[in-house]
Amino acid sequence: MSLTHVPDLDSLELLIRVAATGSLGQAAVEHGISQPAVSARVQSMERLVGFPLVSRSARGSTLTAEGALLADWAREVLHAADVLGAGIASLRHDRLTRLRVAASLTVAEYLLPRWLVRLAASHPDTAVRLSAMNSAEVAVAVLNGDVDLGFVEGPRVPAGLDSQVVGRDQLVVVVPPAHPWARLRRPLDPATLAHTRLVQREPLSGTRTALELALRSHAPLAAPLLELSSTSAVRGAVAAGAGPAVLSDLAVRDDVAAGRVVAVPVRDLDLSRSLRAVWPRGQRPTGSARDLLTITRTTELRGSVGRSRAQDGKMAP
Amino acid sequence: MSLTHVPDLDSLELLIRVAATGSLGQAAVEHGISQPAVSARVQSMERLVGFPLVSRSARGSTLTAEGALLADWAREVLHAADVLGAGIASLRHDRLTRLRVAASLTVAEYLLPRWLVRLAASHPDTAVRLSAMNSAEVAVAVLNGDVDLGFVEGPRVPAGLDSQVVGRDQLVVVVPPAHPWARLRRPLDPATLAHTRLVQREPLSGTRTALELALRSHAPLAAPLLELSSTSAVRGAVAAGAGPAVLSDLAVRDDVAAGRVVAVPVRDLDLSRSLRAVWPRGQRPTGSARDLLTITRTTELRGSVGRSRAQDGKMAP
DNA sequence: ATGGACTCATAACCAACGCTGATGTCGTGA
DNA sequence: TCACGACATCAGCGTTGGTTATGAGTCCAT
Repeated sequence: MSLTHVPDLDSLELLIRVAATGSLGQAAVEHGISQPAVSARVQSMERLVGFPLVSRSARGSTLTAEGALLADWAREVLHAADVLGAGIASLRHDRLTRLRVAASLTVAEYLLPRWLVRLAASHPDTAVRLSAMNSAEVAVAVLNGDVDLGFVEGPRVPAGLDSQVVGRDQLVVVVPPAHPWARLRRPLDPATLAHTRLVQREPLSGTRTALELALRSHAPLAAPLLELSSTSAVRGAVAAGAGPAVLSDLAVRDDVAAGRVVAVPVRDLDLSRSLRAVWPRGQRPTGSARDLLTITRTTELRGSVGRSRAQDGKMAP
Repeated sequence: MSLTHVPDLDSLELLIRVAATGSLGQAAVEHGISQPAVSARVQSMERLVGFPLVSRSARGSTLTAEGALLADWAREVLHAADVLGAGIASLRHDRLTRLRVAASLTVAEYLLPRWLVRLAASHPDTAVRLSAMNSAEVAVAVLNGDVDLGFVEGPRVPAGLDSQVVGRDQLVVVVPPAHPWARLRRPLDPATLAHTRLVQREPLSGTRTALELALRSHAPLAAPLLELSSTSAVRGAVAAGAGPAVLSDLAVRDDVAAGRVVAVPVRDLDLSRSLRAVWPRGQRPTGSARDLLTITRTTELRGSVGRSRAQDGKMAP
């Protein structure tokens, strides 16, 4: 493979323009540069390939026999380059209009929908593909480039990612209206909570691990009363009187308001979690990912909103 | 067609090397540049196309999905560029080993043969194609690019050409040994020559026009005694006793030495002509044309040797 | 845990290239 | 013979892409 002695794409195109117009000056105009620039470029091409390409005269310029031959080969190169250019344009377009998002369950279920509605309103031709998965899987998907933007919950930002806090979630203890805790006059004791059998999600769910983390000083926790595979199932079980559960505030807000379940305050226990948008370290979101990020910032949030290091550092706004 | 957003050939090759080696640093070594240069080039490509191409990690770099796609298209472009490169190399090779020469008859007959022998000795694989034609035709052939080097005779350099004097020819008056002029005690008078019927070449031959130019103050010249189509025919006619002729010194030197004809001095008449190698203005001969030119300089010449403006100016030696 | 080896990114500097705008040279055609 | 058109040259300048030196983060082995 010897790419030495091969002029660059721009010069090849220029040569073909010279062939087509029969004039260096004309070619210069079409190419948007000055006539001396074309003259110099053609000369440097001739120096590069080692033989004259253009036959100049006072009445214009024509390609030499060798120049014409070279131009034929150059047309092939430029054609391939056009295909490449079209491919690049298409990828860029995709990136602008197609948005792949991975989100942890809580975010996917309770926050993303309204953001996506706003995104659809402001950017109607954006095609969104949303995948719900747990936070660790989200991090992997983002790092792999499988998605353009991820949303995770939890106190820590997964390694290799930059992030921005887009909300704060509060775990709340909910009980059936008939449950004794529904009538407590003082906040619940954390130890009591730890030693009570609860309706739970599966072991590795974000909600459950967050609870276990918050109660780690009271370990071991009581075994689950029930173990269900979705948040709604847990909500339903509590409402049906199965027993207490710890769920995201976002998930039970409606149930609490409707009186189907009762929220029980707990003292001395931080059950809040950051919800973060994440993207590969150093690669600021662009296109519709950026649009979505903007929407998460401008949508009214419950709880405090902070900014991660990625936003505090030297990166441009 | 939009070549904007299309990286240059060198960068495309670099990207493919990154894909192959899985490391920016490795690719840098293969490419013969430094690692930071690769890092910067990849970044600028990403800025150009508008999306990330390479996924960097502490354990190396791999192409993103988009990068891999782009690399596939790039391979097509580079393949076409390789074809182009091979074509250029082939044309350059031709130019180095194939030498097309056009020469005026005098040069072709009396000087070029020994130069070509020397050229063949020093560059055995050079294929020479020699065309004999008159000086005006030589100039056209050189300007058209039909030949790599031309040789003309006459006092003036044809327009649009650079030249170098490679010899000097002297026209001499020759007569049969039995002719009265063979025994003159004083140089011949130009007027006498002008008014004597001579054995001549055809009207537009270089030798005849040179003679007519030199004798223009004595016009009109006497009509030809005989009009023959080749120098050798004229030589033969003179030797056979037909009458006087004016021929190139180079052509009759052997005949004079052998006593077949007698050279007659002429007073007050400059019958010398420059013999010049010519090439398109500004395009110094390269390859075997250059080799031949060198040989014409280093071969012992009869008469004085000068250099034209092309050699006196700022052009490199 | 700690140091070394490896990755890539950044900084500071420098040379070369390519463009511009003005001017020069040459051939052509009225 | 003159004026126009096409190309070449020149000087100046900004951008680009290169270099070396250095920093920061990750992985691995001791």
